[in-house]
Order: sequence, then structure tokens, then C-alpha cells
Amino acid sequence: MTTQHGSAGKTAAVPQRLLAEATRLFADRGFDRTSVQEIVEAAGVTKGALYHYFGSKDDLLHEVYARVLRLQTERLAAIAALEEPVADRVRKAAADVVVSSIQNLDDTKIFFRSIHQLSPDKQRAVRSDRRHYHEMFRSLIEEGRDTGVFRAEPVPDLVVDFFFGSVHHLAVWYRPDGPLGAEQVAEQFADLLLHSIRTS
Amino acid sequence: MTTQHGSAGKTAAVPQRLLAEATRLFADRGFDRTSVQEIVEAAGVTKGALYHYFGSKDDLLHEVYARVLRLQTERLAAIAALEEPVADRVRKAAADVVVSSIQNLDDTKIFFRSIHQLSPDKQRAVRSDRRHYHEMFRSLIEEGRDTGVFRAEPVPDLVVDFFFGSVHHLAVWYRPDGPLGAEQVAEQFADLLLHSIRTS
Amino acid sequence: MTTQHGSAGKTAAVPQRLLAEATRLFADRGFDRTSVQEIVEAAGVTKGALYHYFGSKDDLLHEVYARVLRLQTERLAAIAALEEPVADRVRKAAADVVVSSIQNLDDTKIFFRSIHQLSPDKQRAVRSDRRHYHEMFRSLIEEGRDTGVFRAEPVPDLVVDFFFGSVHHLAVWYRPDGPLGAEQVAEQFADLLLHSIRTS
Amino acid sequence: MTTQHGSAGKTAAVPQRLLAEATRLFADRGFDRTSVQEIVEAAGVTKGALYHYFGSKDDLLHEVYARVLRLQTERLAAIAALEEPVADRVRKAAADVVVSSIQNLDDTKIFFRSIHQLSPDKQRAVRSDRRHYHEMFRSLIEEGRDTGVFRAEPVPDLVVDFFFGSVHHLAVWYRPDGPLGAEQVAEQFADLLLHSIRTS
DNA sequence: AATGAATGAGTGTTCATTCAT
DNA sequence: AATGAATGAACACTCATTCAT
Repeated sequence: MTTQHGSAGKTAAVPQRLLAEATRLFADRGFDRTSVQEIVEAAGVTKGALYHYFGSKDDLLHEVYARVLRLQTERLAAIAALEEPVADRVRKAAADVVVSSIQNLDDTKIFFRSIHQLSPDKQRAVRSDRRHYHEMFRSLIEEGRDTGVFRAEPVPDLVVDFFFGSVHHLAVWYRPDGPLGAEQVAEQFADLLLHSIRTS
Repeated sequence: MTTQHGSAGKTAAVPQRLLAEATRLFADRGFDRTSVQEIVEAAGVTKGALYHYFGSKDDLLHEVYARVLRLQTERLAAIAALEEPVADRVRKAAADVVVSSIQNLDDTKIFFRSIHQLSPDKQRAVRSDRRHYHEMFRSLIEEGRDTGVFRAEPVPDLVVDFFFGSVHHLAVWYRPDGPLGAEQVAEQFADLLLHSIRTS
Repeated sequence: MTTQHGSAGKTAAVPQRLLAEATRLFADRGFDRTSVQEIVEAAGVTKGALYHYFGSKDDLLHEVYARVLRLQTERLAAIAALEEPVADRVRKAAADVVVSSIQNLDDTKIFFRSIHQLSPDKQRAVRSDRRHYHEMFRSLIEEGRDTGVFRAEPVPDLVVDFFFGSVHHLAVWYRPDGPLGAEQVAEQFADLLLHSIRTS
Repeated sequence: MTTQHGSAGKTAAVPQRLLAEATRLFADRGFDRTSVQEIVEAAGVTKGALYHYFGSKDDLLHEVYARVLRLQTERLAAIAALEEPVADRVRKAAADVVVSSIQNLDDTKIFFRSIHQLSPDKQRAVRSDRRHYHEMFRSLIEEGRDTGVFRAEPVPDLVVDFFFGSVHHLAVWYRPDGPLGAEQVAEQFADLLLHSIRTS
């Protein structure tokens, strides 16, 4: 239920190891198809240890979400706070979320595939955090629209849903060993977004 | 393939009923969280009946995919064959897939969430069909690029992945009882796509 | 429940075909591991046809036993009735049962492996027939013992059990494509039996 | 491997209890006709406990075979190593396997009736061990033949198959409450074997 | 901090048999 | 004489979780 931060054991601390292996396995075969036994074996501990640190399998998944949401919210907040033209900030935010989605491809896979497997209350918490993130991004679009930089037409909410569909979909098709590096994809996705919304 | 007992309407034939209930339940709670027991209870038959018509639970899911892929491929082929400027055909194709994705929202939900739960060989078959569809769409974009209507930069493959991320994501956020009708979303998604790729 | 003898269809009559395929399959994978579905598919008919001719899967197995017992009993009776020295009749009977067990190796396999899978009443019937056969053979041994040709010691019952264990075991080790033909094995088994019981 | 709770006797450790009950039930009604549920009920535990100790129902059967093969191989090796005339060693070995087959009648029943229900790889392992045992016995017969004590004619392999058919068949007819004790049967079987092969 | 034996409810699947046609 | 849809009970096996130690 709690996560230790003091480094203790020989290699990584037990809860961190469990979380890392769980993330890998959830991305690989999905939450429901990953057994607690597999997680503890991969982490080199026993079930008792897992249940000492985490209240349930569900908790483990929730931790993955919490970590990813925290990270992305922080990055977006930093970019939104820059003193730059709004179009530049939107471009940077869009590119940044693509890069971080690719760098944490396992988390991205889990994100859009496993929300429904969280318990209802945890699901609510995650969706609420996600909505907060969504609103931050929407605010940037609104700012651009209100200052005449972006077109009025597709309402900002729709634009955000449009773009984040593309971002989540990275987990489906992106291959680290493919022809495109994360930065290249990021630049082109940002380019597509900007073209799609800016006043012609 | 089906046995009707003279009466025309009311209760559909057993395999159709099973497939309909399975689709609803898979969309609702996911493939792994839907038990065969729940499906047969919803369809008002017994497990034996299900296994009389379908080889496995997996088969049922595969049928859902086959139906959706057949439908979308037919619609795209019809639009691609129209004698209209390529930009118009792309716009129509984009709008059409949004409309049909919203009209069959259950299938759309299942599509991007449950592929990984298909058996490897069925997964291969579905991905192959999907790739075929993707390539049809890509050909349209290529045609536009080669005729100077669309920009050269984001390669057509990337554009298709970008756009279909948005389409699949509809299943996550679209609400039939929300403010936007299917046609409105379709028009705006097509608009965003066209703006994002046409030569300025 | 009844067996047709009038040749009817194109190839063999349906019940005969069912019985033949069932025998092959029961020998191959055992009674419990052979499904009714497999039998009817092998025979090229449907379940309804099987249940038209046979009351149950059990019935099918019972027919196999009945056929084999009838055959062996007839052959033994014929040999026992010969007007020859008892030692010669025992030798012939022993050799003959070996030959017929090898010629009908599938039945032999089924015989000693699947009795316990018959319903209690059918099992009783088979055991009773088998006992009758055993007693016929035992009578020959007794005649030899009473006329001083065979030793008194191992009681005839034990001798019969000793020898028929060897015969049933043929199904376990005998290979039609092995080095020994049916007649060779028959001769040597008969030889072993005779040596084991005759007065030195 | 087992956890004893201080008290010495009464209830055996869980895996032993499971193995004992499984042996009894497999002998009683056959492997396929014994359900895992029946085994765990007889042992007074739940399915989970069984699968904690054994990988599968198949594993349980394999354990029975492993135990019986180990026991018989050890006994035969001990007898073969005695410094006695070969005829005496063969007689002792034959009598001994009869006694141990009767003393472990359940294992004997399972042995010749359920091999085919083992998974192919386990079956291979058991057959290989069995062949080893067979070859040890055959070596004794060969020694007797080469030293002129036994006849040349039925080749040793055939003699072994002949005799072990009789031994396995004990499971079919022997009754502990019948007129013959294990030692009596053993003596007479050994007597029959010796008479059947020794030089007259 | 951590073990591992054990639970109990649940899973997908099989199958002999029935019966209206 | 034969079909094939449908049943219902059983099957082997899995798994998140608990708890005494």
C-alpha cells in the first residue's frame, strides 16, 4: 500500500522491482492475463512480499497510472508556464507528450488498454486526474483560439480528443526499432496538430 | 445456417442472438471479464448451444472483428472508387469511418481494446485484414500527395496512423447522448484531417 | 440395438461401419477418450444414426466384446472337440488363441483395457461369457492332468490365468511389423505352456 | 517437502495423503473415471491444495508409476546381484515380482491399465524405465541360456513378455481373500516359468 | 519483512444423450 | 432411416487472496 523510497537491498528495492516487472508484464499480455504469480516470480520474491507492499493486484495497476499521470501533468505544467507564444507552447506540449509516450511505451500501452480493469473507485480517481490533464491542454488551445491564432471551429475539447487519440494509438503501431525516432514522430505529430487548427 | 420456426420476428436465431449479446458484453466489460456463462444467459440459451455454433469464446470475438472489418472495407472501397477530386474522396472517407465507428460504437470499443486477447493465429488474420484497410486509405493520401494536393511531409503512413488513432479513440470519449451528433463529429474530424495535410 | 446383416448401402452397411470405426478408435485411444462425435465422423454419419442402431456408446463397446467372445469360444470349442491326444489339443488351442489375438489386435487391446468402462450389468455379462471360455480351457488342462500327461501341481485354474495373462499382454508388446509373425509367436507360446505343465 | 505439525501419527502430510487416495481411486475406477474432485474430497483438502503440490492430474499418475518402477527395479537389482546359480536367481526374481505385485495390487492394476492415459512425454519416460527393468530380467534369462541351463529356443525377450503378461494379469484375477496366498502364487508362477524354459 | 500452504469461487470447454422433424 | 440443434452436468484447471508462522 505504501512505496518505500529508501534504497535498501542489493539491487532495487522490492516494491520498485515489483512495480517494474508488473508494468512490463501488463504491457506485454494485459492486466487480466498477468497472474500475481508471474509478477512475483519475475521480481524474484513471493506472494507474501507483494501483499506486504500492495493491497491488491489492482493497487499495482493503480500505481502505474498514478506514476504516469504525475509525470505527464508535471511536464505539461512546465511547458504551459513558459513565456512563449501560445502556438509554440502547444507545439512543444504536443511534441513532448509524444516523446514521453514513446519513451514509456509500456505505460502508454497499459494506459489505453487497461483502465477498464481497474476497480470502479480507482477508475474514477484516474479519470479525474486524466480530465485535469485534458483541461490543461484544452486551456492552451482555448488561449490560441481566443487570441485568433487558432481557428474557432472544432471546439477545443474535440481537438484535444482528436489529438490524444493519435497519441494513445502510438502504443499500437510505434516500433522502437522502426524507421522513425521519437523526436521525428513528435515533430510531425505536432506539425499535423498545428496545421489542423491554426488559422489558415 | 439458421432455423426459423415459422414465426418471423420476435426472437432472432440463436447464433445471431449470441453474437449480439457477446458484442454488447465485450464492449461493456471487456473480453476477459465477460464469462461464457454471462453470454449464454443473456442470449437465453445454454453453453452447449454456444459451442454448437462457435468453436470457442475466441471464435465469437473473431466473428465480431470479421464483421466490422468487412463492413469498413466495403465502405472505404466504394468511396475510393468515386469519380471525384482526391481531397473530396479523402474527406468523405474520413467522415464515413467516423460515422460508422459511432454507429457501431460497441464494435469500435472492442476493436482497439481486445485484439490482444485473440489467439495468435486469429490475431494475425485480423491484423492482416486491418493492414489491407490501412493501405487502401494510405493510397488515397498518396494520390493526393503525388498530385500536389497534400503536403509531402508527414509520410502517408504516419498520417493514417495519426488519423485512425483519433477514430479509435472515439470509443473512449464519445457519448451518444452528448452534445455532438455523429455527423457533426465526422465533419469536424474530416476538417481537421484535411487542414492538417493539405498544401497551405 | 440391433445389427443389420443385409448389405444395403454403397459401401458397408451403417451399423457395421460404426462398429468397425469404433473398434479402431477404442483400441487407439481408449473408450473414455473416444467421443461419439469422433466415431460418427469416422463412419461418415451423424449422431442420430448411431443412436438409431445402438442404444448408447456403452452398447457399442459391448458389441465389440460380444463379437470377440463369440469368435474365440467357437474356435476353442472346435479344437476341444477334435479327436486327438489332449496335449495336442492344448497346444493347438493355445496357438490358435495367440493367432486370433494377433489377427484381431485391436479387439485384444480393447479387451483387457476397457472392461472396467462397461456398465455394471454389461460387465457382468461379459465376465460370465469369459468365465465360460476360461472353464472350457481349464477342462482341457484338467483332462491332461487326470490322464497323467500334465503335472498335478499348479492347479488348472492358475495355469489358465497364467497363460491368458501372456495372451492379453500381446496387445501391449506385439508389433505386426516386428520380427516375429503371428504363427511363430503362437508356436513358441504354446511350447512354453506345454513345457511349463507337462510331466517332466 | 512436508510440513508436520508436531503430532507424529494420525494424519499423513497432504501430498502423501493425496497420492494414497489417488492410487486407491485410480485402481478402483480407472484414471479417466476418477475426477480431481473425488481425489481431493477423499484426501480432505481442496483442489487448490492438490495443484499446489502436483502440476496436473497427470502428474499424480506419473508419481504412482515412478514409485512402483523404482521399487521393482531396486528389488530386481538386489536379486540379480546375489551369488547363486542363475536358475535360483531367476526363480527368486520371478517369485519376488509376484509377491510385490500382489502386495501392491492397486499399483499393479493401474500399471497395465492406465499407461495410455499418461501424457505422451510422461508415457515415454515410464516406458523407458520399464524397458530398463525388462532388460535386467532378460539378462538373467540370457545368462541361463548361455550357460546351458535354459533352452535356446524361445528368445529371452519373448520369455520376458510371456512371463510379465502373467504377472500384470494378477491384477485382473487375484483376490486377497481368495484361496491362494501371495507366496503360494509366487512359488507356482516361478515354478511354471522355470519349467517352461529350463533344458529338459 | 516475508514465507508458502491452502482456500473457494470461478474459468472455458467437453460430451453423451434427447427429440422435434 | 436419419438429422442436427440443444441440453445439462461434469470436467480439469486457475487465481487473487488469506493467514499462521
